[in-house]
Amino acid sequence: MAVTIKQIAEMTGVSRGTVDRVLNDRGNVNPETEERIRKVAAELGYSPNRAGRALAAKKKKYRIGVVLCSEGIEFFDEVLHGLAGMEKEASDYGVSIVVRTMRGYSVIQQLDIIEELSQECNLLILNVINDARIAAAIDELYERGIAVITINTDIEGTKRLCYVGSDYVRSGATAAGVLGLITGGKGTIAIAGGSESILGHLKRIEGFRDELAEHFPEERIAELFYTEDNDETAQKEMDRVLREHPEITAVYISAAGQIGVCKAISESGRNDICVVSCDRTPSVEKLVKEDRIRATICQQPFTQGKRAVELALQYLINGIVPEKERYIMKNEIRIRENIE
Amino acid sequence: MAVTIKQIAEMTGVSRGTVDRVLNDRGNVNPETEERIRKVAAELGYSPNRAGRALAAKKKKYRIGVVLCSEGIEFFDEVLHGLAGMEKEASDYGVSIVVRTMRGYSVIQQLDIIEELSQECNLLILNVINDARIAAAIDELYERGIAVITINTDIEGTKRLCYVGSDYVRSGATAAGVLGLITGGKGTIAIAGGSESILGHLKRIEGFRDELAEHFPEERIAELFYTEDNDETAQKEMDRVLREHPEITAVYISAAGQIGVCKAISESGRNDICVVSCDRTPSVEKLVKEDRIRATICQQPFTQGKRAVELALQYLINGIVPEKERYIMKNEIRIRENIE
DNA sequence: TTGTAGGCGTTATCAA
DNA sequence: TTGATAACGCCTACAA
Repeated sequence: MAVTIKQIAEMTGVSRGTVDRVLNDRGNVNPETEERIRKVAAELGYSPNRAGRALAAKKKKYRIGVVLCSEGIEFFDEVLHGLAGMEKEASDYGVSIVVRTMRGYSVIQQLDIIEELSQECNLLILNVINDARIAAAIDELYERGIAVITINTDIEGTKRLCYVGSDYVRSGATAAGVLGLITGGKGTIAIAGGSESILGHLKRIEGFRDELAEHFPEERIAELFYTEDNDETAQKEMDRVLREHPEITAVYISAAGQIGVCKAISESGRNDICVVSCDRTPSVEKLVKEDRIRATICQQPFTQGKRAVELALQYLINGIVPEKERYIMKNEIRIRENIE
Repeated sequence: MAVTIKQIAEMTGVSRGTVDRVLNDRGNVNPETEERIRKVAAELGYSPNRAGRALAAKKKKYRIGVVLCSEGIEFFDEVLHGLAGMEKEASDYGVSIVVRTMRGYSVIQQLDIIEELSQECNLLILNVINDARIAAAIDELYERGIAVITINTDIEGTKRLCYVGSDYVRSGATAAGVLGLITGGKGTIAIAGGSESILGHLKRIEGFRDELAEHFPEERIAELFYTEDNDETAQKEMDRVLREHPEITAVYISAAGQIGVCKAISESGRNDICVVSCDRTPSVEKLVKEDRIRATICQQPFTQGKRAVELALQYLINGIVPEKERYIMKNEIRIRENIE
């Protein structure tokens, strides 16, 4: 049976209040008493009971604000489910969650939303746009005592509590590994990137290239084009590339536009082309089941949402700063047989 | 802000005790009062506060017993970590966990341990041996009011609360999918099974065969042999098979014995052979990094341990019977790039 | 510097 | 059939 503050108080002959002051560094305790209490607590391996803390914390009424650049992007549905699934638990702790979504990547708009939410929130979970102004905003929030957790995208070097999301370089490397295995190390590849202005997309491509260079030297990248995360552009570009490079045997889609790419490939009749993509949206799942995408590399979107809130609650309720600076998701490989 | 029993009591003009009696079906309440309370609770969307429950539950002192056939099997280390990680949370709920491990699959021994633990436990988490006597024991525990959750292995048709573990058929199918992709649908395969007497091993092979038959008709299975989960046998048998079937291009290892199989392959100089295995132990991780195993199919052992305890706590503390009868883990595909 | 007391939400016990 | 009350472990305001 775990030790409680009450027990420690009895054993050291002081009141619960004094033990609380020592264990939570609230000061105003006689050094000798303090030492005695610390010793006993350490010996008995005291660790606060979460339920008790949760209950006591309810009086505080904290609020978490979430900002996602998610509108029109299927991928984020799972992140939102992860967040929603934590709402009951948060509410049990007296913490409410408010989610604000935006479409596209307007820095000005994101700054506005952040400013607005910061008025009523104690902690923000931000799907940040990679821009110096946003970085500055994070540091300013820190000064104002509002903690920030970045989710899905990160800006390193800021005073955020931590980052929860994918390691994009590793995602690209995993895609390279899968593609290398399927093509037997000898393929001619087209890369369908997302947008040149999105850091994660670039990192995936970097990871993909480096892994190929290191482990599959005979793979050749014939072309890199951008889908702008949209299926029409994807289809048009893929069509062009297939014409200009009939020697292509594989395609790596490192962002959205999967449907467009696959359509162009079917229409060209090149069903032997090996396609590897990212993420698992309902449409990608369909393409995998139809064998038009051989494998897709996922980044646990549900867990991203869930974990971010868990860390936020720990911080708000128990004052526990996250152990790690980066909480990195698994890169899950899904093929027809395990996509469910 | 979520509604509490206290608020409902005030609104309906009764005491908290009465509301509690209604909401938890304890009887002894005037039908009219009951209806009024139920109506208000439903309207306000009452849902009990977990922290409050946890605290109140502490007086009960429940105990969970765990039995694992894990000795000498590296795979279970992760399951044990998953269990251990829940100990603090369980203790916060006043629940203690006692783990008993055994070596091998003696039904008699397992029955003894079950009997012993059942004296002091309210719920058992069992890594069951597939035997009618064990099935009978589960049903008997049910009669005695001791709930059972099966973990990693299951006996269907018994009165267990639920099963937490892998879908072995699906695991085999996923291995077939990976192997089919790597060998381009044309390979000559040897299957290194574990033991003929372990149901999961047989199911993996069944899933593997069926998936090959359905999606990779040109793959051929040249031989099936058993490693008895031990590396010497594995090496000797693999060596024999390589001699008798020089045409082999791929091996599926569906249980333990990975080191033995890989050693035989290296010594034969056949480094072109594509090996796919199951699970990720430190030794398998090493083999994957050395490119001697191309891919390995994992079953979230850590999560198995964790989830089983979570479900047990829900049942003991909140009386919540698991929603599903089977909690099936993901079949994770790990290759050099994402094995970590 | 220290102790006391009340409350967070739920449950259990005892009294009415 | 009901209500009052005391726990569970923690935190905090206030009193000493």
